[in-house]
Amino acid sequence: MARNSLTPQITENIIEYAKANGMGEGDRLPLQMLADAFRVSRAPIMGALKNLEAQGIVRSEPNRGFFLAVDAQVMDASKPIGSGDADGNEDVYFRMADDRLSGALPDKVSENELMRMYDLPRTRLLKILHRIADEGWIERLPGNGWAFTQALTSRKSYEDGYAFRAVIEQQAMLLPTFEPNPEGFKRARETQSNLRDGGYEAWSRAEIFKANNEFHEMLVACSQNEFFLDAIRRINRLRRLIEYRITIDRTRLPRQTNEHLHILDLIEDGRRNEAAAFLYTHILGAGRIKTPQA
Amino acid sequence: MARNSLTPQITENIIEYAKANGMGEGDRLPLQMLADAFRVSRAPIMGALKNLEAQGIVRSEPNRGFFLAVDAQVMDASKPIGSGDADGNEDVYFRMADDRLSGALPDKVSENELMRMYDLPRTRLLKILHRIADEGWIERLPGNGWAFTQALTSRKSYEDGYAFRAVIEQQAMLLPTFEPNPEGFKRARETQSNLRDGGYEAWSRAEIFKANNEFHEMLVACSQNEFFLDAIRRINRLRRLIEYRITIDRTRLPRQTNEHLHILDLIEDGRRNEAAAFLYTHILGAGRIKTPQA
DNA sequence: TTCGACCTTATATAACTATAAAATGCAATA
DNA sequence: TATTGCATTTTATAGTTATATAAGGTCGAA
Repeated sequence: MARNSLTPQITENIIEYAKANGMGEGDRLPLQMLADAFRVSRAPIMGALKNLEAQGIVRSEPNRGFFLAVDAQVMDASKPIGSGDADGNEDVYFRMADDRLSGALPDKVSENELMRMYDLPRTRLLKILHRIADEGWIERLPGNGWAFTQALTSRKSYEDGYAFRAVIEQQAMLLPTFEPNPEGFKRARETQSNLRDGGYEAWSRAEIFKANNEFHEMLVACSQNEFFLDAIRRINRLRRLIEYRITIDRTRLPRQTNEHLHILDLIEDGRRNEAAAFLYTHILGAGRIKTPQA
Repeated sequence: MARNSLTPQITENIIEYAKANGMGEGDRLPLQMLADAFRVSRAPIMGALKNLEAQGIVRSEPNRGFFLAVDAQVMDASKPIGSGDADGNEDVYFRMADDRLSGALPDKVSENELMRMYDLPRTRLLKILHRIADEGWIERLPGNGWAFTQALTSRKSYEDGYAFRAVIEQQAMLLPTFEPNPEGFKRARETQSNLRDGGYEAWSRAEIFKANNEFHEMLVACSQNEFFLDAIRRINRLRRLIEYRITIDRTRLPRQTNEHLHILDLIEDGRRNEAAAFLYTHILGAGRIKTPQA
């Protein structure tokens, strides 16, 4: 009857925050600071900290506040209790994507049909549908019902998407406002190196995909232009759904990783034009070889 | 308690449809054909036709259906009865945009505050907020409330937007899938010529803006790539809000119109590269000279 | 002076309902 | 045989409410 609590998400966020800032045992965790960082009030922070205290990750002193009970690095990376799904809708969302890609969902559906199919109350269903509409693979019909677009299922959309990405990323790099971000570059180098040194087999498909996306979004972010970044984020959200279903070709990863590192090298050498051109063919190359279903 | 009827919109659509297809007095208007064209069932079509019959635009014969009672060209272009606003929310949406741009709305607001301010039930407000969020100038905060972004109000966003448009449109034209659409070109030529021959003073700001947007979207549509077109549509929706507030400089229109026609000429001469380069500077030029508030 | 503890107020959500409107099957007609 | 006209079924919306949760002020401890 009431909304989903923020507490579980905040709990995770605090752990992330502590890690990202390299905090150690005994470091202080002021409520207001965390509240500002996550753009919420002190109330949900309080709840999360009490949670963490119960897990032994944090300890509190009366009237003095909360302190880390362990070094941030030590903390369990695997998500705590009921998490990974701030919303509770993520699984249905993925099921719908799967059903759509496998052809189980017709081009046109009514809300009530979907409610029955996925056993959801209307409110939740609508939330998901709006998200999907925002991603562009479904649209509201003028009267009743929703129609799936071809964005996910057609070969042409897939190729158009790569053409779009190639252009956006290349051009973002050529913008006069482009400014390499040393911190971002450093982290990207680390990730790509880790991937090269053993990650190929060990990492999960999702992890590899995520690393790849973060690399490209980091590059575009350097353009300092929100519109370019937004466009890339948008298309990457779509890509995720499709690429998950493609058997990953791990033999291509070494080359991809080397190309990523090469791009960073070129930029740091001040050879931006070369980097942009290389990035362009890098993306188109990735799109040309993989083969999506249907 | 029930939804807004489709009938008014369909009524307009039928008029548009008849005009666009050059229909004349006595031409038949089959229900199913119109229903398919507008992606609705026959029910709202029926309602709309009865409406038009009452207005004398259409006549019916029992068991035979509906026929145009006048030539399509003759029909009144000014919107009929209660129209122009399919949703009923358009005016509030614009009021919010104005209030935001004029600084009357703070960076952070709660839904309840907005409900009181604009005297709306929650459902309607949410619809508008989601639309705005989709356009990117507001975002949901994790706890309560919504935060406006800088997308509308900052000078930098404005310039970034022009840079983005220039890149997207230029590159769309250079895509291998780009294929001029003769019909679209013809209509664009007509509109631009009309604008040149007297439209400068006569047309309303909204009409001029619309003609301009349609020109650019038509060009990008020729790329046959949904992602490019989508990106342009997205940013144009935003642009509309800002440019409406800028006093239009009508002395610049002749040059703009000539440049538009010049672009069409270049493409039809097969000089696509030149056209793309020219388009690029055309857009950046437009962005550089106008001065938004704030 | 900073920050947590406590407390009150404000907020948004999820489920429910009544009802207008859209969808659609089918018989009648041209 | 296609298309309307009508009747029936299905659908989505605007509004309402109860309730968990977030927001944020004040006071006192450190």
